[in-house]
Amino acid sequence: MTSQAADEPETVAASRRSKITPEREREFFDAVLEQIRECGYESVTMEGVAASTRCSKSTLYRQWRTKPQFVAAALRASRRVRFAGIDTGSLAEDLRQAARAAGDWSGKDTKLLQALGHAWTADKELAEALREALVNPEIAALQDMLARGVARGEVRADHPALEYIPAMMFGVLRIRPVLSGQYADADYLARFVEATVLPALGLT
Amino acid sequence: MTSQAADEPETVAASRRSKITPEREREFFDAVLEQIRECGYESVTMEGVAASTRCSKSTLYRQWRTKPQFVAAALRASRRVRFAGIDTGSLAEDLRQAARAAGDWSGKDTKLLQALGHAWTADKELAEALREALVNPEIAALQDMLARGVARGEVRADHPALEYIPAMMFGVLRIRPVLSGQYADADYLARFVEATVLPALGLT
DNA sequence: GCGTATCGGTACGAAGACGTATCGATGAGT
DNA sequence: ACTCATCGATACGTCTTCGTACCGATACGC
Repeated sequence: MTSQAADEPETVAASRRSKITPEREREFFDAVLEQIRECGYESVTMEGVAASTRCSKSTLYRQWRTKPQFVAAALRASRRVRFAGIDTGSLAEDLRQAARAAGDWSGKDTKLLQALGHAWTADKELAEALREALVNPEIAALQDMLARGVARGEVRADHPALEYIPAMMFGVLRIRPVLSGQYADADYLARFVEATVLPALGLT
Repeated sequence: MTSQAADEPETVAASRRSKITPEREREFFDAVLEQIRECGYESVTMEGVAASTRCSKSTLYRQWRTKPQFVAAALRASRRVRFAGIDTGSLAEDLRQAARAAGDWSGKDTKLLQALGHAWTADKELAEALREALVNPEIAALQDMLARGVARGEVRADHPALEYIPAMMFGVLRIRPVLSGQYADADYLARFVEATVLPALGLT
């Protein structure tokens, strides 16, 4: 989405004339994100990533200049939209399915966001990568979901709760480990949607 | 709580025969918490705290053995209950006031929680101190507030939304910076309560 | 097939932080 | 008034990490 080599035939996400295949690159990215989840951003070392992927530190530094740039690249590459494809024709049912979908990956993403800790507030590139990869796509998908409900007349367009639904959904994901020491699973999120989100929207 | 000199007359929170007054101790604690908020837990150094408080590194290490223990002590000492004292006789009004109260300190506490990042999930003592200082008291006060509302008959005791109110309130505090890049202020929280919390509780 | 650039491995330098030790000065308790 | 523990300052050792440099080997492009 950011920069595209217009006339390269195959996937060139990596760099210029690198021998690193996209699969290999994904190994690097998966490794660093996993180590961030386990040890926190600050404690992750390039040596550690190199060791766990059996590559050389030189290779990592050749491809990505610094650790923040490397992590930002890994974040961007991990972009996926979990809420995509949910469209049952009913807003309430969409939200229920979204809750279940979110519950399935909440552990990994919440842990990642938590483990990035202070780093993403200090490093502009990390912050941008984070929003681009984990935040904006989900928000957009969720808002599409809500917009469809509005279009179908299930909720009035000026319903005051509409703008807070993303904050409710993602907020509870993020706060659950703090409050009760465990990640929000699909069941918890489903009950949460049933007990608060739907009533707030007047969907009973 | 851990070890107590049973027959010391005055405030002995610090240690045995230290020359550090409680006011001086609070300077240390304020300094380290502020540096955590600004730089993140990992980047805070004992040297930095010593320099900013014009004390010696030796003093810090004499009083608190290690950096995690020092930070945990600072967290515990910062324990305050912001929701205490809110009791208007109406649950809806209590929640509105709680929202405004929370908005006033949300920046500092949210930043602190964010800046502690992965550390508090890794260090059991930090986690305990954090819950003891910032989480449990607020949760308890909020639940008291809800319990009073139930006792007054404003909400049924088995209302399904009841158990999620703390998660809603604190979740939105914690997620706002991620979603929109700014901390939740009093106005935002007030609108949030009006638009989602009260309707979810059936308080219109 | 050949040249060349990248790969993996490792050694290296610089920087910073933790935690300890030493040392003179100062202030509290008797 | 005296003693002595603690204070502030600073130097030190150790460890870790970032990021670079070098080195032979290997695999891709022509």
